[in-house]
Amino acid sequence: MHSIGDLSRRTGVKVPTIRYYEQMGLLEAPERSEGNQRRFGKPELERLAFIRHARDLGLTIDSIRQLIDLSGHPDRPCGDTDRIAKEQLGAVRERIVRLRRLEKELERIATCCTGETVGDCYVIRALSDHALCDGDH
Amino acid sequence: MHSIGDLSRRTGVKVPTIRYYEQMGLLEAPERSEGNQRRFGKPELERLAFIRHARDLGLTIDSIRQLIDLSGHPDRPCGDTDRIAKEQLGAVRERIVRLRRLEKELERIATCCTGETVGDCYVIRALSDHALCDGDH
DNA sequence: TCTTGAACCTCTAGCCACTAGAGCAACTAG
DNA sequence: CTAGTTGCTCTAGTGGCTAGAGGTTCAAGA
Repeated sequence: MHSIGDLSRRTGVKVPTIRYYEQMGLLEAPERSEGNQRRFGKPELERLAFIRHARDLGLTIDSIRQLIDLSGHPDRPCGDTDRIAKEQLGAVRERIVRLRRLEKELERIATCCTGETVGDCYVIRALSDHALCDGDH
Repeated sequence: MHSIGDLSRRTGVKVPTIRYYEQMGLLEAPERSEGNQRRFGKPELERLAFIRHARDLGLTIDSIRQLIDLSGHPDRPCGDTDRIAKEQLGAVRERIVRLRRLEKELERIATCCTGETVGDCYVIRALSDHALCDGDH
């Protein structure tokens, strides 16, 4: 049996965040000690690790809730889990594409500043005048 | 003189967002019509385009406020604007690196699912068991 | 000139995924 | 037994908007 702090240390999830996940229905309400403190077993530890991992991968609370629901029905076809993972992959790829465009833009802006004072600073000019941009964003 | 809706159409910034920027001090309180409606001139239009552009590049409201303050003092050295742009570039690059790791991870998870049912679904297993991951994240 | 409907106003509350803090109770090491 | 850490609940704040209520003003057509 782990206290909430123990669970926090083992999973790297902060204590208030664990309580938040419980509130959001990702973790079931755990047993309590006589003094009303949460006591977690191994299944809760594993589920929290699952949640942590999924959050690190960028899944929303809602997606995670869906996955948890699905994992409670091991006999169902797993097309839905696949779909959730693929959607997430698509979203991540799109974010990468957009960030790479930003990177190029910022590179140009940040390295081309040869002015001495704000008055002739390329950063300010580039931000003011979209026409100085290469790509579209 | 532009109405707020006009400004919105010209810059692609939504009407409530323009009011929000005013509230946040990025836009100065504009003139008003007799009936208390906002009336913007060309300088406001340009500043809003500046803000829009900077937001698109991922700068925070706070960074933008700093840049606006700086642009009001054209005689100062522009090291600060440079620093803000470079910091932003660094942040973007870091996000890209992290997202690429996620992409690889999700690729593996989403494409390796050969199971038929949730019970033997790789997605669920991979999320449960961090040890199945290649990299560290 | 009048009317109608779109656009505007302010104000408050909600979104996501936490995070911080107040004020109090329970546990644990010495 | 006591001191200090950890736990509890509850409320409110974060960033960058977005939505809605309830009311006012503007502009185009009749």
